[in-house]
Amino acid sequence: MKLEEAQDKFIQGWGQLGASWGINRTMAQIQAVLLVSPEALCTDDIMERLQISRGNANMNIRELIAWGVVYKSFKPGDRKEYYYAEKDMWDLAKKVARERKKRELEPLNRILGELKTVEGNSNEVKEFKKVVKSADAMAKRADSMLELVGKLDENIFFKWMTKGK
Amino acid sequence: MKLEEAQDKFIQGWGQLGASWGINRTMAQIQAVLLVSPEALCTDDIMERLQISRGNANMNIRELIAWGVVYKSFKPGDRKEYYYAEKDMWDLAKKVARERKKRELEPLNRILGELKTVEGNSNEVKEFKKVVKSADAMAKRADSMLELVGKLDENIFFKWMTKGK
DNA sequence: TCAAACTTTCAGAAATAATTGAAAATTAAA
DNA sequence: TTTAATTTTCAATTATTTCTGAAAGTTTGA
Repeated sequence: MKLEEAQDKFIQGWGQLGASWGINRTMAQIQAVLLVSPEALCTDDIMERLQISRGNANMNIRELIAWGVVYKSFKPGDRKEYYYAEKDMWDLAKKVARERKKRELEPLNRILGELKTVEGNSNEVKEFKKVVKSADAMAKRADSMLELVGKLDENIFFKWMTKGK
Repeated sequence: MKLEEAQDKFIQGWGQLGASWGINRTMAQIQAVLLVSPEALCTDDIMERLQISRGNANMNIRELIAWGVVYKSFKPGDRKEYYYAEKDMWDLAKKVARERKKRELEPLNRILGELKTVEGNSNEVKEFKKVVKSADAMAKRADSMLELVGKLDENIFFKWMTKGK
């Protein structure tokens, strides 16, 4: 397989994965372009490669920077900003885990906390409390799991995961 | 807080969580309705509660059944189908993990496998191979992690997760 | 201070995804 | 059978998300 073709497949596949996990497809594709590029790229390079507009490119690059998975760099004597991707995939996983925890799990935890104050004693109320309680337990568990991903050393985690039968 | 209000908040929050993880919001809301209901509900109950059409209700109920998180039941002397949710949250997590692994991680793994055959020896090719390799390692790691979630006992997993500092 | 180079913003357009509702298909009781 | 109850399908519509492009904003060097 030719490099260009392989890169395109990687960019498509990565975009698809992002999309099915609730991340803007273009955002994931920009990240993929930066991942496969040995040098930092400027906005025009990315626009060219993915055939997207300046506005679109700019917004998604900002978002990637906000997630902490893409960085800016500058070239001497050049006013343009250049961008490069975090290529350590473990670091990537940690950052995504942290971000999603903050954006999605924490809001749910807050809501579930409030719901414990529901009044009454009927069968439905009991059932409801039970569900809230176990959803709460599950959310907290997922939370600590993501927390752990962010703290553990890659190798320890990997060993633990693969030892299981 | 009144039961009805609390249920609504739960349904909204659960729908929101689903949406941000790439699951149809209505699908997640239907599951939430079934989670908080002590009895199995029919399509009309769900349509009524969420104010949605029959077609929409039907499609999303099918999808929930396909995910293995909602079941059918029948009442004697009644031709309607009734539906109830898997309420064991740990079981839920396992099923979601299994399903997403199958639907999203496996396709990526297949693509990454193909990409190893890329030809050439340039700097770009080397860089590309490196990225593919580490993406592949990451995907396989995520894969075994989801695999483990499906196999481990809830308590062991929980203990392990919470002991880490 | 000016102006060129570059980045950001955002209203409207385009693309994508979800939803409706009515017709077709299925099921089972009479 | 027939027919009434129920489920399923899907073309058309509606809602949501993403993208564009041009204008406004910012930065930097002369």
